[in-house]
Amino acid sequence: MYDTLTRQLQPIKPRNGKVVHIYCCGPTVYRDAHVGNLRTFLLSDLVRRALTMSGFESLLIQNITDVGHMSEDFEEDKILAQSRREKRDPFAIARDYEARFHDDLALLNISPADSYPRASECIPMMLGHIEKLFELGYAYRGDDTSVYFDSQKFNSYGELSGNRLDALKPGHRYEFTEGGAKRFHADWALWKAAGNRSEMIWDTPWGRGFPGWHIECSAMSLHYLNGHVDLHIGGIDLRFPHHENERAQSNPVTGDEAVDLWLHGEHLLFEGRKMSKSAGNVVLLRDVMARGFDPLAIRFCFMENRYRSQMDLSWASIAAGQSVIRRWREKYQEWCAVPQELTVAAQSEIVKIHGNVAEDLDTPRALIALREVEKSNSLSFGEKRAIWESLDSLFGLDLLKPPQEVELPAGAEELISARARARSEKNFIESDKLRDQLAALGVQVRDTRVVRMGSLQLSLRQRIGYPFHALLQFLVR
RNA sequence: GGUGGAGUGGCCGAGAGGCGAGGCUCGGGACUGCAAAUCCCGCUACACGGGUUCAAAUCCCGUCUCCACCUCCA
Repeated sequence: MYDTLTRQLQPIKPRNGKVVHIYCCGPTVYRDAHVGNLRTFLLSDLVRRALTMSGFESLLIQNITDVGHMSEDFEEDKILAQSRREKRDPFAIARDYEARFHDDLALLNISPADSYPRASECIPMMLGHIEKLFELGYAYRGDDTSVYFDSQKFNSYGELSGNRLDALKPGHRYEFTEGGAKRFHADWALWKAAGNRSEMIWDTPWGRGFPGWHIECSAMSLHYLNGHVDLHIGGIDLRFPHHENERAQSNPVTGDEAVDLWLHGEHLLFEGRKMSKSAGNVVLLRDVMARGFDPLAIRFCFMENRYRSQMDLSWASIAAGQSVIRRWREKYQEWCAVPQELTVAAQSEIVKIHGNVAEDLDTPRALIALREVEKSNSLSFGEKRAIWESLDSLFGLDLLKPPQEVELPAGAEELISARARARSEKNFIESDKLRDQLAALGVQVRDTRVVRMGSLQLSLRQRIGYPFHALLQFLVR
């Protein structure tokens, strides 16, 4: 995978034992995740599936930020601000959005992390981490009794993001809220004094307060992953300042590079602009579903683009993705008429696609290969079936899913048989009328019998070697 | 202003010196009473201006445009 720190491809490997330790920055649960956020969470899922494919075990920790993430004005915690807007308890809000976050992940077939520690429940380990930074001389108390990180003390500050400490200009927003409390403008708060804040605050040796945004990831990643992170995942916008600061906080404590490989997912644009509240183009997964799309159409769209390219999503591209996965599912059902055949040719396709995925998660190329399998004239149905079955868990697109069985609305059954009767009597005026009535009930009728023959005849010519019962089964379909 | 990335047909997108990916849409055809679906065929593109080369979407120089990051962000 492409490592942000060394700016080149690096192998993923477990440092201790055989389990790859992964940390992925999770959501701040003050609002619904939009599909852009979900793109990053999909990245960690794809990495895990690729690791499983390659025979590795992995342990994934993803934090839930329910405290300490300051909002735009740097005056109020994001959760508390939302709590004020919704006039509800801040933790109740956090729990609600957290549950909705999990719902969204499930809809996208993003397999759950092994653990989702909440920042608010990890305060002691953050305090312990800050304590160590004090002992090592990286932390100091400001005039406002907050605790700050001494950025100049950390020699390689800026290596991850490409910023240089002396080039970072004092930010006016920081100056606004933190006055002269910090020794240096690039320093940041590890622990913030409560001030006049009365909710979501904790008692500490340095007084009552709440954690800075970055400390949770340092403390929680090292705690839950036993002191070392093999792979750290997050959105590209977290590269600076969040991950730069996290690295500065973590490395002194571990006495080493705390993270072996920094993986960043690029941003999602929607119809040409970065998805954001201010651009007014925020799309939630439920918006996609409200338009009748399978949520996995989004997963498909994401996989059609390399994770480290900006990608532009649009309703048209979601529709295109949807029609491809629908066709693939239908094709698979056809291929299932014959037994699967894991031949040498099929295996070499599978190996090729594994290779695409293992090479810096080249899912676009892997999907191209899947299309080639679909269209191939040299692969048999049984081989295609074997390939689909072997790769389904790698892609997570539910390609083996049969068309949904749904209850027909009341009266539909009668209309369908009446229509069949009318058609057999060549009373097409009547049969079309009945079709319209069915359409009004939401039932779409397709007359498929003759249609299948066209492609079937072609397939039979190719499949002449199959046992007779398999052919018969296919004809019956 | 600084840094990074990108401009490919109606749309989305791969390719990174030499046989014009693929998908979606659209058009034509086969099939069908019709429709839908499916299958077949078609739509010949690489921002602009120079240059290098036998050969450039691909390399070089310049220009334009867009996007992102530069202390809210996935």
